[in-house]
Amino acid sequence: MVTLAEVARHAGVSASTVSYVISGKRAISAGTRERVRRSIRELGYHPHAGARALAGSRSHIIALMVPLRTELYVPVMMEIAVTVARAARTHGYDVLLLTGEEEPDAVRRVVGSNLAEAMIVMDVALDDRRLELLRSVDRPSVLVGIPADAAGLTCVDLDFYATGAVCVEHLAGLGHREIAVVGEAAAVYERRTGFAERTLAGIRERAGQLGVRMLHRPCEGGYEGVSAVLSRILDERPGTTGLVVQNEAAVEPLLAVLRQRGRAVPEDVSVVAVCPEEVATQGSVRLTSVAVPAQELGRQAVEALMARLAGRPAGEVLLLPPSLTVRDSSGPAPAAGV
Amino acid sequence: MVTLAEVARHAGVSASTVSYVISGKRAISAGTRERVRRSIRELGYHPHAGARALAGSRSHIIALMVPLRTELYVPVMMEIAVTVARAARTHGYDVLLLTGEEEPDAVRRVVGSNLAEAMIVMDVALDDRRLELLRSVDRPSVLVGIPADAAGLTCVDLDFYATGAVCVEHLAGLGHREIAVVGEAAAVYERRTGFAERTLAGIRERAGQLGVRMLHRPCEGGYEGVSAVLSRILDERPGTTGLVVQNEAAVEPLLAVLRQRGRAVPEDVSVVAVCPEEVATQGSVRLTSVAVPAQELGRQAVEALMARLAGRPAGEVLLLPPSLTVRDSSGPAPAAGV
DNA sequence: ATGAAAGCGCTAACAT
DNA sequence: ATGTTAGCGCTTTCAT
Repeated sequence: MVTLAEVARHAGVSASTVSYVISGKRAISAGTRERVRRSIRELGYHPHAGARALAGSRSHIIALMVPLRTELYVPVMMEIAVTVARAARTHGYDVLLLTGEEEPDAVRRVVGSNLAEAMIVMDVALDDRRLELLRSVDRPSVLVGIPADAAGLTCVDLDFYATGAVCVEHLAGLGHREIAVVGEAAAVYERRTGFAERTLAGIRERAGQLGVRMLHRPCEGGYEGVSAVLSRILDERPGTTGLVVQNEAAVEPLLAVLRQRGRAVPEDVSVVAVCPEEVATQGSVRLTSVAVPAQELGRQAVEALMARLAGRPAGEVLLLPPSLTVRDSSGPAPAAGV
Repeated sequence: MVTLAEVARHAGVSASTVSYVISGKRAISAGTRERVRRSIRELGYHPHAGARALAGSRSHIIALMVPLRTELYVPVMMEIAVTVARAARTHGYDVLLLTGEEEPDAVRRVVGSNLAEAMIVMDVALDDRRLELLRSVDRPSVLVGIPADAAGLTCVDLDFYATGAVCVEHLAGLGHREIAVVGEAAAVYERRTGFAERTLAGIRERAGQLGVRMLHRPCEGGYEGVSAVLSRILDERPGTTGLVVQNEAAVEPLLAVLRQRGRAVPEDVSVVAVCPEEVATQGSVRLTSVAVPAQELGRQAVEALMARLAGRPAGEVLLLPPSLTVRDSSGPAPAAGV
């Protein structure tokens, strides 16, 4: 293995000089710097990560905690994870993948062992059991998602409250007066996932303000679930002309079931989805939707974490504004009574 | 930070004793061991990862290279990745997440810096440009996927050749004499992805042996693509009664398009899919399918890697046997001429 | 602008 | 069965 000392010898300088050339922490004459850089290149030198972490007490690693229960919004999570890794690299950091289940122990372990300098936590519940620990461990962290009590925590998320509101505004603007929300699976609400509740709150509130009637029903993905939920909705509120869907796994079944029942989209019923762009654009109908900006979330999470590592205090909450794209699934409300 | 030395003092033993209690590399009297363990617990000691790596030249970290182009079979990749992380932990290893794009440099970096002891590479192409590097770097690696030339490499994968054969056998057994393969997107074949080609080869060969006519058409995901491909297939071979689908993103659209054309499944046409269980069971039709065993692949990849780290030589290729589950999408071929 | 040298916390010979 | 000790390769004072 090529060591710093070997590089130093090869370049005819001291070890500390090589170290400083690499870190840039003190002025080095142009000549020396070049000589050292050449030696590094020629010898194919890579600083020993462990030694670096030991001497400098910085591992250049951040931990990424991915959710316990996958299956749901997997593609979004994957995209965030990959983006985080990419973005971290641009700051000289590598990413350690922690899976949900080990949970509190995993945090203690990577922190206690100085393996990770900081961490990004995905899939945060409103009353997440990890919060206390995160607040206590004296290592910067950034949550993707917003818990009920975000005091002392740095968070990044799509503004789901505004997202809900925007969906209602769009439908109301098209003349819809009765809408229904085909929600996430019941389990998602049970574990008090912030984004689901916030979206719903945004919808409910704006609906109230705009005089739009609204009904919410949780919904499992898959055809049977969607079919059942849609039946209930149309039974209770036959006048429903606008649908908001958040559950990715319900989007395609929903369209199929509507088709099957002879309900034309968007002539009879308009659909607005909250989902990744691919789902909105690659389905059987190009959906009017608010995109979940996975990449932007990943990037912002890393930026926020780097700021924390650089000394910026915790507590910031960054909400990305939603952006609704009109496509083919929404249109004017059908004339009443028709 | 709590150090080994502090634990040693607290337990009234020497540093090396503590180290050996932890590593189990030499016999320690039960009494001493217990005392040390208690001290470790009471002080909340965690060995410093960097120091451990430096002194022991083992980082207890493996690298996981995830694919460059995601989007495709994302859920499978995610499941493998998470399983790898989980399985690695049971061996005392953490997982470093490397994204495709940095590629050869990333390998050199984590190897050169002794950050990772070994690596798992996903999404391997038949003529992958990473292979040469992997063979040269003198660090164990395991590929998930099988390149054209696997000499000197350890690989794990579903036996896609057998998978293709099994699909044909199933259809042939039901009396189907003319089948078509709705394949992966053209890009997948262009980059010479092993699993796609192998599946096709398996289908083609067994079809030949069993006297089944077969036609293959690459297919993009989404409705338009599927619709176009299906038209071409039925134009060219109106007698087609069996369909094999490998592209996850084509499965649901395919069923919708068939429905739309009035082709009943499985009465008029049987469908066999190669996809994750969730896709097979949660769609509009419960599909007869060969599951891609993501978790098993992740686990086996880790086991193979641990074996390599323990000294087992490279070169093994582990093919998981396919298992076809009959569900509602396949049935007897319709009587000819009807 | 550069060098010398003292650790960082641990492992693994080498003792006994 | 346990203790002593010499590094592992780097960062960072402290010197000059």
